[in-house]
Amino acid sequence: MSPRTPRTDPDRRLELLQGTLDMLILRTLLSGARHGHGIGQAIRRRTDELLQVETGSLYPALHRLEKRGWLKSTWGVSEANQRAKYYELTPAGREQLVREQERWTELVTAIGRVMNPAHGE
Amino acid sequence: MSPRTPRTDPDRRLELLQGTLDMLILRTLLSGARHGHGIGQAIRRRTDELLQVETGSLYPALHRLEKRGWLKSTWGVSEANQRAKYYELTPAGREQLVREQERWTELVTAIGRVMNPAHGE
DNA sequence: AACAAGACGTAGAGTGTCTACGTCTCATTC
DNA sequence: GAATGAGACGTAGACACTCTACGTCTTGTT
Repeated sequence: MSPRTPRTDPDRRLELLQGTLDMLILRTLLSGARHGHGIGQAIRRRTDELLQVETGSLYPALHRLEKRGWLKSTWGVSEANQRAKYYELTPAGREQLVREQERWTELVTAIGRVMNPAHGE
Repeated sequence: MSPRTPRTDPDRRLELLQGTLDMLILRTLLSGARHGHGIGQAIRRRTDELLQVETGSLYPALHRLEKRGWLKSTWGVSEANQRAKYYELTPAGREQLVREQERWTELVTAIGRVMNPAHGE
């Protein structure tokens, strides 16, 4: 019975909010092309393991983003000498990233107004 | 043909992120009991119409929260002299609100780290 | 030869929000 | 006193996204 892979602090994990994954992926690719596995690792590392992108979310998201024209992919070889599909932002993808960032900021601000009503209420 | 109710700036509206509505409702009830319609209005007003809670989201959410024991309801009469179901937080609901606020803060922070990597990357 | 890890992927369940209906009641207005 | 609008409740079904749980293949290590 192989022990279920422990994945660091199982309790601290946060589920992603629906709709944020696309933005995170686009942002991660802003610094250059990466393959799917690498994108997941980058997100996990930058958040100290708090955000874990499961493959069942990641790959469908990448396909979806590519189909919409925000990403384009090319097959290559990874650092570990494995076949890997590298994704990079298209110009439209950069625009989309800006839109999603704006939306995210607005949303966080709006929710903040409900959660911490400065005055009124 | 009655014109579809315009609802102020149709384009500026933001869809809620899945999972945030419960928190918004709990927070809104922190200042006292309110009926469903009133909760929706309060959220809309505090966000300058940016967040609109549709009835098809609101009522199921209220039922869900009540079933989980975060809220309890009593029938009453509204300011407009209408029959209305008033919801208020239970003690468990207050605890839940705290948990959701913590989760929200963590999540926003984690996403912030991906979006604006201070150093590293 | 066996196994772990790197890398890709899909199927299906679960969840939550939205749109689109629908009902009833009170207050207003003609 | 009939019609209308707004206040208030609610449900059904579509849709989208994430997760869990599988599954495959390849490379490197022991």
